[in-house]
Amino acid sequence: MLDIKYIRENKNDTEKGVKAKGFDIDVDLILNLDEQNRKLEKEIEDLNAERKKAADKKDVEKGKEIKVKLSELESEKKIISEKLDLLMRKLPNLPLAEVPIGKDETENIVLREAGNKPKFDFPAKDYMALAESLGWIDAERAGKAVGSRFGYLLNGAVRLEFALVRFAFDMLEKEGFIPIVPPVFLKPEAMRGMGYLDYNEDEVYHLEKDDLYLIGTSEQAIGAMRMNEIFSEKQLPLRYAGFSSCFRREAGSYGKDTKGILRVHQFDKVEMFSFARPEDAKKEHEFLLSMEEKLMKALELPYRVLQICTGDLGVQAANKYDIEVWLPGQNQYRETHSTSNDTDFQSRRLNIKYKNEKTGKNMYAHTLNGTAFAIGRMIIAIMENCQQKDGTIKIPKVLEKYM
RNA sequence: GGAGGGUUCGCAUAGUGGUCUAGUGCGCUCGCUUGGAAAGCGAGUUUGCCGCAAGGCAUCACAGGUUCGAAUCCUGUACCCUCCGCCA
Repeated sequence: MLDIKYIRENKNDTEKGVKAKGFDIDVDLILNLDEQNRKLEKEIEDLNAERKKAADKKDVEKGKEIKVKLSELESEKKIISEKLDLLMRKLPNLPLAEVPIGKDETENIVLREAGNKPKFDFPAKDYMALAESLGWIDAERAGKAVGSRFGYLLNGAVRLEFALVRFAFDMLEKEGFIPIVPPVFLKPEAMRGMGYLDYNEDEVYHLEKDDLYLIGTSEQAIGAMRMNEIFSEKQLPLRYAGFSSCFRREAGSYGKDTKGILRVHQFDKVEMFSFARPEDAKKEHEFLLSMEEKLMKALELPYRVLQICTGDLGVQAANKYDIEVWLPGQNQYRETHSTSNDTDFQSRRLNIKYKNEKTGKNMYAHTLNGTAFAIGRMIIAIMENCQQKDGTIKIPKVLEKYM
């Protein structure tokens, strides 16, 4: 949610930002509805004051008269404010000024490459070929039991998963992240508050009988955990490291990455999430990115960092960086990490504030998130980068003690 | 799944139609007092919106309804607790 006051005072910047993100929303209509809404609000407020006075004086006749007028105005206001609310909920977060303008993912910018791409004295295999001979992944039987875009992890892949999780938690706890395993279900208002329901709703699994949603990332459950709360300033930044299964319908990706476990409906992920003061949000975003790079460097995996352009930011993010790992078996980079600065977009919807000590006022906290490890893709990355001539995998040193 | 009880300003509570602009205790903040502290005394202490301000409006879980007037009465929903059933 954006601040309606900001929109009123910065109409041009709002329209520019919305357009840069590739959204088409009528800002004039929003301002028009807002004006009508405020006018009605004032009239209702004044009438309420009169009504109170009449009630104190036991003026039944006048009270009745006001009541009729009030109910008319109130039903009028209800229609207007519902329309306004609907439009406000469709507005995406605005990009930060420093984010490069671009229409889609083809215009993202490579900030740097890091690590050394492995050189093999044998033809590199892709992870599916390796997994088949090792017995690590069974996507075929998954098709039988659940359908496409699922996979069974077996044997070494399972040991690798738990090693990655434990390594990530050990490192993040040292940095002050609170470890957390959240519920994977969320109520509609929580999912809506995190900004995942008013846009591409089809991406989210919904359990109709219980009216609950399955999370696509623990970010959603961690943010919603603190809805309607007020932090004290010294609690911030408040950092969580969450582990959960993640569920995605992959509604818009028919035919894309259909083989293997690169793009599946269910995967496990360790996720970082921060609540921060507005003035610290950019710094916090860089910190989350540095954590991601630290994790990748520890595993000695080759990767590159992308600055995401405005058109690829998505709904919530004001700025975003992705990390793509090099996959020698496929001779290409693939996304493994993403970190977003969502500013006050989610906290406005979820009513998450902190008490500013200087002013004594309650201000919206800023929220940020970033991937620590998306396990499935990390398994793929390790398999392809650490493969040996005999088809076995040489586990990264830092993981040895966990396996 | 069944039966019952509950949700009030940080916490604990009072409040069964107008005197509630919600009382009291605890906690917290400030002041007086003191060499300093405690105690005592006094003042303050929900949140949000509108307004330069004075002030106004809303807010007693949430949403409706009854009434000139609702924390209070009615309906629905959510959540919590107790008991029964089921259960890793």
